Amino acid sequence: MTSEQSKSDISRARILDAAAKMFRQKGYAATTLIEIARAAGMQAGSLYYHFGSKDELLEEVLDIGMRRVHEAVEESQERLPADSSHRDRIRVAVEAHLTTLLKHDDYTSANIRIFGQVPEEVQQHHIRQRDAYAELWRHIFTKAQKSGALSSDVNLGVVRMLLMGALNWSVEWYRPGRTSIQAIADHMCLMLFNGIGIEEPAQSRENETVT
Amino acid sequence: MTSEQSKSDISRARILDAAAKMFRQKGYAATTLIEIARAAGMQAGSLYYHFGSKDELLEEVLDIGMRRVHEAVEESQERLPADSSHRDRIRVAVEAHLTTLLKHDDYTSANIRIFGQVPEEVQQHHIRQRDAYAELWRHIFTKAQKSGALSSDVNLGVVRMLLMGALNWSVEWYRPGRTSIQAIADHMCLMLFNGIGIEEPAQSRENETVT
DNA sequence: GTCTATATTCAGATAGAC
DNA sequence: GTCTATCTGAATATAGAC
Repeated sequence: MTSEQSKSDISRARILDAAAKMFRQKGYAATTLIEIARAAGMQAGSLYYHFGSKDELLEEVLDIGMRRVHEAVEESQERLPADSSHRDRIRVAVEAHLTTLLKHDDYTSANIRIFGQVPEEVQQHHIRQRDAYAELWRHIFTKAQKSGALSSDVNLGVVRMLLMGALNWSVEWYRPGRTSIQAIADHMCLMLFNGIGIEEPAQSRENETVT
Repeated sequence: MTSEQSKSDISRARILDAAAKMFRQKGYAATTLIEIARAAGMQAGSLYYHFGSKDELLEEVLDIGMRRVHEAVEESQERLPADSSHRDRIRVAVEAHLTTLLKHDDYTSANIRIFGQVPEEVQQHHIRQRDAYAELWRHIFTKAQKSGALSSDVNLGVVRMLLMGALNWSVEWYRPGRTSIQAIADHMCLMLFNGIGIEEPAQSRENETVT
């Protein structure tokens, strides 16, 4: 077991990269092994030296994607000074999740995008892994609420799902260049902590626009 | 042209209902015409009396889904008293979008779920329709910001996409019975307008939980 | 309008040469 | 390890009977 990459390892990685990219783009069922093989620079039959089936390839892509975002968020917490505020803990978690999703990670974005439409049997195999990731977030939020940094009146489960949705949906619209990932994270945290509403004076003046 | 439903109309509707339901569940490519036909109570070949191709069936499902949510949000605005506050305008729009998505509408949720993975050519045919819906929301938010109901410091485009993401993602996790649709909408509006953060006193007391 | 039967195409998977 | 060749099953789509 050296740290060298065998020829097999390299091909395997190329196949996985190609698969993640295409699964993310077109979904699982619509992606053919022929396309994946071509993108990886080989013939379709050759894939079977590395993977037993299309499903097996899918499962590994899903696994890598979830592992990466889990690790990224976990590390964001560990890197933080022990006396950091709960807001900061949530902030860096949001940044880590979003950055993994949008920056050079076809695996995580493939997972997010296609999981709900993957064969049920495959989903079953990954439920525990997804639960573990949800638990990581639940932990961060619960601590924050218990210590008084988040309102005690809210259903934290709903808040968490709405937050994850806002972040995850970015794979559907984000394109590099326009808005920065940091700006998206900032807006998300602003909404989460402070909201963007302004006290409206008495009764609103219906449709009039005020300059 | 009577208001009667011909036998053809009824079959057509049954096929569309079945297709919307299955596209939503399994995605487009993974759903076969054989399954759709069976769910609609007929043989696969019979579908071609009503639709020219699988793509054509898909396009109609997508179209109906987007039309329904668009109309629902539009009507939510029209039903409102003319002097309603901007917060109320946004609130009912959120409720209308979410209710359409989660309550008995496989068409809208199918659209939301699968659009990004549908053949590119099909996507092209629906871009204008989607833009029109985005424009409806843009209008609501811009009015609110101009009249001072929303902070002028935020990028409204980012806020809108985060909001839509939070709402749309609910199709991935919402199950009837647990949390009510109204509660989800309420949490969303609370986050949007006020946030759920509490001022933390001075420096946070690291990991200690406060009861 | 819907059926049965089938033409056609193509994907996933396997076998054996190199 | 990857190739070529091919088996097998399945899905879209068509044709013609009823």
